[in-house]
Amino acid sequence: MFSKTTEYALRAIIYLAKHSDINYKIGIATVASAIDAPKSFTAKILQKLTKDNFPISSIPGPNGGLYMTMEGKNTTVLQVLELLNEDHVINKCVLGLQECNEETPCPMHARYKLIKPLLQDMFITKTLNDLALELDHRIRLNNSILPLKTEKKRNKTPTKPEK
Amino acid sequence: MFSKTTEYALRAIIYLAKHSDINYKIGIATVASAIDAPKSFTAKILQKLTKDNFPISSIPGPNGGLYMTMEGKNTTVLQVLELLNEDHVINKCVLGLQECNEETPCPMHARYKLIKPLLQDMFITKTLNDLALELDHRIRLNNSILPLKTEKKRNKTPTKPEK
DNA sequence: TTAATTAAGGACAAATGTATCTTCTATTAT
DNA sequence: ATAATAGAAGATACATTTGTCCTTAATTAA
Repeated sequence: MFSKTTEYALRAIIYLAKHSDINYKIGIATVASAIDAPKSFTAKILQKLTKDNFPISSIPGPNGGLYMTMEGKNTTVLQVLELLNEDHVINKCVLGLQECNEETPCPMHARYKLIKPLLQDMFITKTLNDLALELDHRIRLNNSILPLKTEKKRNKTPTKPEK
Repeated sequence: MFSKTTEYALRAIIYLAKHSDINYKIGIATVASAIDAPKSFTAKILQKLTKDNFPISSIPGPNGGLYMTMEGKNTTVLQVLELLNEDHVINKCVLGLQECNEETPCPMHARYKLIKPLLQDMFITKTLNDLALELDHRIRLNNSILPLKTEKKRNKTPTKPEK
């Protein structure tokens, strides 16, 4: 349904929503490994999501890494798709017509118009945080047999040392 | 949702289901123009769909062209997607995980499993002929402002001259 | 200030997808 | 048979996607 880029982005972003916050940053290597994606490619994709008011922030240097603020966690999946320019997947006409509407529909229009709202809803109604909260030991973000690894002890910011 | 290849293929195939039969063959140039697609690319795509027991047949030479038998018209859209290796779009996990099921679902699984059957149904329940029959003057397969052009007077086989 | 660490960014490469063009071959009208 | 027509097939070119690598910049710890 989505491109590799988008798949990796969604997995990474859900992982970060679950495992990071302003006080718990995670390195790209850790994220890439956790979601079963190429490290450098993951880095490149996540770069795009740290621009402007994008859902991810990052800090370089020792104990730096990627993290998601509570504000970022309130982003919907659809907003992420829009940032990646992949929202056309759920907005476009099935047959690729630019002018496909009630007046001049394509042959699939009548059926798809019943499903499209459901598809869109799936990406609109829940925030990244909602998805993160649902993650438990059964839910996975990678293809390994092992359950989703819990966060490693690393990158804790010194401003709030709690261990 | 689908690649250009698949979009063009679906449009072309629906056009042929509507406008062609064993006694009324249509040239690639006509098909490509009718569905608003590049001629040569359309030719290449349709080539793939004339192999084996694929839904389209073709006859070269004068008065030749592409056509769809009644058998071909009974093909479902899903079957066409399978022939084009694009059925993964409606079968795959949203996040691209190979192992995404009830036991070890991805975070989107619970929601998508309600929608996926609807999406699949959309492509399974109707044959190309069903779609063709629904085509009327309002329904379009191209992006032009003009209504879908009716078939041109050409390529009529001499075995059954009815005009 | 220096060294270590980490992300950012650019250059590049491979794979795939998209598109065009030319030549070849099959069929049919004459 | 021959010429004309039209699709088949392959070569080629271009674009996008996917992926890697290396340098640069930023930050922190010492």
